[in-house]
Amino acid sequence: MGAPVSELNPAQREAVTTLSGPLLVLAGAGTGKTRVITYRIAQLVKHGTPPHRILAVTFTNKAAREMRERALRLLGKRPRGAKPPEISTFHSLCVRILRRHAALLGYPTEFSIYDRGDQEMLARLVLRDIRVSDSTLRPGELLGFISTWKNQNVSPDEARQAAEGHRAEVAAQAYARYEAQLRAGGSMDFDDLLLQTTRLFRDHPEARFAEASRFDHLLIDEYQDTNRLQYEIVKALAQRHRNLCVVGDDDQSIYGWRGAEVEHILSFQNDWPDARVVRLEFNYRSRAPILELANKLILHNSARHQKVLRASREGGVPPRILRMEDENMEAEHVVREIRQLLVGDAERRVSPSDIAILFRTNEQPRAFELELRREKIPYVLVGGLSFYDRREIKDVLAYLRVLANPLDEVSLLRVINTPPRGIGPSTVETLLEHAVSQGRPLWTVLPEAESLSLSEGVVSRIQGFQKLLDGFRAKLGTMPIADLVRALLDAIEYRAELERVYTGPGEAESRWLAIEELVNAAALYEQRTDAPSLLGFLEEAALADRDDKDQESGRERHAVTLMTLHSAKGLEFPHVYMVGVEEGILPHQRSVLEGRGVEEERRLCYVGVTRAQETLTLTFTKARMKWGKPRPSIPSRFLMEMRGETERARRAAEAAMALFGSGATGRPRASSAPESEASSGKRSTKGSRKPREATRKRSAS
DNA sequence: ATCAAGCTATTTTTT
DNA sequence: ATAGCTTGAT
Repeated sequence: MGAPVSELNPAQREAVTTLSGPLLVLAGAGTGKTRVITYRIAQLVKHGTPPHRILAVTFTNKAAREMRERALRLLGKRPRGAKPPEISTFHSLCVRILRRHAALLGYPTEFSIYDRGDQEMLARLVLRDIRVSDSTLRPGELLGFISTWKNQNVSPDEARQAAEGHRAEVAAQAYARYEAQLRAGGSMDFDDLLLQTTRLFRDHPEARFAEASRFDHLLIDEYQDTNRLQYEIVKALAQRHRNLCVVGDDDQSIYGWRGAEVEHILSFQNDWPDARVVRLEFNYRSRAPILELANKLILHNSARHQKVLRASREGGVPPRILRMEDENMEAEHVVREIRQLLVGDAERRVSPSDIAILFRTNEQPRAFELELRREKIPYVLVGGLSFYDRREIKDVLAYLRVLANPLDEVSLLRVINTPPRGIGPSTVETLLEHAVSQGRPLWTVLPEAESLSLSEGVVSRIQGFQKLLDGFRAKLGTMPIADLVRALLDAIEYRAELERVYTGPGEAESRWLAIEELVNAAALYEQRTDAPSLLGFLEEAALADRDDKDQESGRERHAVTLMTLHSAKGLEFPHVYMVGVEEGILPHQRSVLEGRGVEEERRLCYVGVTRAQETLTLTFTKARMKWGKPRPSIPSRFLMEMRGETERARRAAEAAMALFGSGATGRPRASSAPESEASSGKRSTKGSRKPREATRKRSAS
């Protein structure tokens, strides 16, 4: 056992052997960050820290999994019964903390976790309740407001007071109801997991103490992406022992829109004045010419820790920048090149898994998927519709969640008439009204259906539904989850329902297969978990990575990877294609219009470039379809910045402003006037606007 | 209750 | 271009 520290370079060694006190590791891209963390864990153990007293926190499950594997490999066999180091994401860490102290916060221990889809459903419900039309505030936008508020620890009341403008006011009002609903349903959304943890720590020192006492060492990966709540949690947990090691790269902070604040890593030394700072600047990943590009690019950002990545791998070919006619040609060309790489000559043959296509928005991969399929090249699209997003899976999970937590109203509403059992929308409406007027959860008013003016048949169906759930709830814990799910599916005749609804060839079959996969997942979960519970399984399902399933089935191993720049963080590939490097896409139009978003976009570009080990190809098009119409595109300013053409970069930015700034700003809300004339005609804004203003004035006076 | 046709708004990134 | 939703007909 033990980590061969001699394999490390001096900076890495310092980071690994500074075992106590606060430590900031500024780890540039490809400098062996994961290695440092895992070696450090091994080193701590070697010097007597019991593994289970070490907590390492990552941002994704994937990172956690990888780190766990690597750490365990380094640690070697551990004595029977000894617990491994705890390596988990912020979110699952918080779930565990909250389950232990839920009562203190007034939540049931079995609180449900709402994922993005559930949140959206709840948002829709709430907006309907306060009778706001979708056009004022769409569910997604409301969730944006709410998430921001939660991340700032702003209560609905405070939000309402601070709200400026109609939309914000409506959002604040909706926020209050959203919170009330969540709370009444004994449920938390993703933000709550963090928020409630900070509240717990703030209001219940004994709980904070208990949690902080579980560990003697705390390591945080990707520290540049911590938001305010995560930051609070880290502080609370590290306060006692002060053995806090944070690792990150301010140049790779790309989650500002989600509340991440680079300031945390930039000002780490203010919080921990005695912190040691170690810089890792030796890049082991990319060939020199690739790194050169990356360095040149990131120099254009202002607020950052000064550092320059130095290549340890000389040689290699300079990255290429290719111009394509349109997005179809772009896809065609890239895929053709990939084909060549795959065929290659015997000794330099490339495996599909060595290749990645990276893009900014989720709409971009379409053309590439088409082309890859045509060429019969295996690929995985990371982050697309996840297994757990599938309708049939959500249905089943909703049933399970209602079983675990009858208060979970979103899930209850989802299953109450799924499959159709004659409890239609109007019935549900009546029930809901009754529940709301009584101020009680929907589930508890079901037995009173009789007292409402509902037909006899409806009442008995409601009772039947309730009995069904009660029956299964009684069975909880008495049989394996997998069996329970099977029995439940039988009871509701779900397979027949699938066959009724999905008539396409093989569609019902494939959906049923997905369900079987879920049952398998349940069985698997029970096998590998010490004390399996329905809650635990649901938790996994809610927090699971989107690509978990691919990983497990090994589909990923021999496939080209397609993913967004965001999900590429932390990964590396011998051959990288970054596509659609254009104004409006890579500095995304929206972040440009918002003004201060460009630096983050640049970091995003930087992340993409630094994924590449051997070759990097950047592409842009001359024109691209938008809203069904072709639109000329402007090559991204980042391309010019990378080549040192600062002046041309500035001109590209200006051209982009001219193109997007005027066209896309105002949203024609109440314009009932025929849009076609104004937009399809020439640009003479004055000409077309004047008459309209004139009419308006006339009608006003 | 169900389905087709037609209308609409949508284009950032996700634990 | 297209998904998702409302509308109107069975």
